[in-house]
Amino acid sequence: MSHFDPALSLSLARADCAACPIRHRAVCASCEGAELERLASMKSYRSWKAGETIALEGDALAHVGSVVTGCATLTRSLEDGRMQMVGLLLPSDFLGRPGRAVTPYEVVAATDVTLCLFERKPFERMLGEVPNLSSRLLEMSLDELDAARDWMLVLGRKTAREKVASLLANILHRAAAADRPLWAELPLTREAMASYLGLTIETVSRQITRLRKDGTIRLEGARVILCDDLSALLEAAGEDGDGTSPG
Amino acid sequence: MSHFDPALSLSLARADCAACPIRHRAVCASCEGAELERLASMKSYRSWKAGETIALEGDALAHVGSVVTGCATLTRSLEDGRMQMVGLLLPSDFLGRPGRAVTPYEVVAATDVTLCLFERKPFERMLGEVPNLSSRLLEMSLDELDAARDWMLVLGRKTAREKVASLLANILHRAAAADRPLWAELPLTREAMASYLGLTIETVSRQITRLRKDGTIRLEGARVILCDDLSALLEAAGEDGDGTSPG
DNA sequence: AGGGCGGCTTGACCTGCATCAAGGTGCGTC
DNA sequence: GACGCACCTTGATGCAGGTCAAGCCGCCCT
Repeated sequence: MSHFDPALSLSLARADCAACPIRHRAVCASCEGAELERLASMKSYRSWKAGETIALEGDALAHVGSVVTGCATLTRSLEDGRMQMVGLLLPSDFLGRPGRAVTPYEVVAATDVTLCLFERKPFERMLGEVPNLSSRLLEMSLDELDAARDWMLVLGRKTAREKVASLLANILHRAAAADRPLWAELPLTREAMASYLGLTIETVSRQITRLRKDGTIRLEGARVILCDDLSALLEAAGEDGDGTSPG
Repeated sequence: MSHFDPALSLSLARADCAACPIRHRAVCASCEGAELERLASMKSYRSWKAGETIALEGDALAHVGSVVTGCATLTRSLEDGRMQMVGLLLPSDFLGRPGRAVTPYEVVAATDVTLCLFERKPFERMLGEVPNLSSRLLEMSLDELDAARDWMLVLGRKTAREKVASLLANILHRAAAADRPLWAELPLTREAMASYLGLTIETVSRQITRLRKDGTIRLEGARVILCDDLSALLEAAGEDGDGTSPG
């Protein structure tokens, strides 16, 4: 499993920000002392209920920030209403675009969600003054870019079964850490999963049923999944489940 | 057409680097005087023939740089051989990952290609010393991220016809600037197009034929496309071709 | 308890694209 | 000129996943 990397679009949650109570990586990890305090004094928190829209495509963006609790989604859409989720934000993921005035995605709270926000303008000013901050954000952006490109492989080349298995494996990977058996409460509705996977809700439902009947996963209600054998799930996802990386 | 943005993965070619003979945006636009000279002294050039591999997935990366002439592709693949192109590099696009030791993609020359390269280590050192440089790279990474996410919408939700039309529109957009009628020589084989679009080579061929029979595009040989009516092509691509953006 | 509703599942059918197969075109080479 | 080869096109067929439709489950509300 060495080269299996969570492909969710914003899988930035590394455990390298222990000092910060809100795990605000972008900020915490790059500042010290007075700078950290100055940034901390700029923070504010805001919450949304599940289903609420945080920003529409094209909205002006006055803030940047990161997810403290909950789950939010980034979605792009075509004129005729077809939608594609392009990012999934989990706690510690960064949201916003230093240097950009508008968001090109719709941002929606998938569950109840709390964000830690900074006003964009002063944050951008700090970007120029604190060298570590922008290189930190650069690193995060490269992570996001890798994840987005991994997801392009999923969208372009995997079957419905593999897509669903990939998503479930990712969610388990991020949510479950080291529990045996692995389990997670799905933060997404079937509709949101379909939107992420480039499928329809019916196909997602059928593939989950099939994985359950196969014994690859178990369900408790519709929103809790358990997995006794991650390598079987990874194999269903089209990854090698055994830890060997071919050349 | 106001919100139609080229969705090719690395569409960073803005005309804001006029001063630099090689249009090396990431560097030119962020440095002045002595710094520019210092960076310039680190440059080297290297060329590859069409079809040659520039780097394999997992290769160590000793350089970063950008495309001077030609066209290169970034590809990810599954164990069973399925491949997905995740980025297309055209002149002025940046290649490489400051702070990263390996490339997660296979990089291949689609046409003969010349890169302008910097050794990664000294480049990274400069990143810390020249504040504008990392914020510049951050901006470029955010552009790439937007483009990758736009492409996720194409991969996940568009039909084969729309995918092909989207790709052709993008290539015309980048190659043709203001010519009427728009025309471009395709830098990609049908196979590479299929790889980018998540389709098979046969489907790409059929859809190009169909667009030609429709009168949406014209061909000269297999590799030169002409388009008299861009809005018709955009409509075939599932974009609105008339310049109005619905709320 | 009953009704309404959002979210999920299942079934029947259809279609768009993949697959398999054959043949065409242009170009370099002997 | 004709052979070989890479690239492209076209046709026939099959199937994965989309579409349409019906119904179930859990939950809130009164």
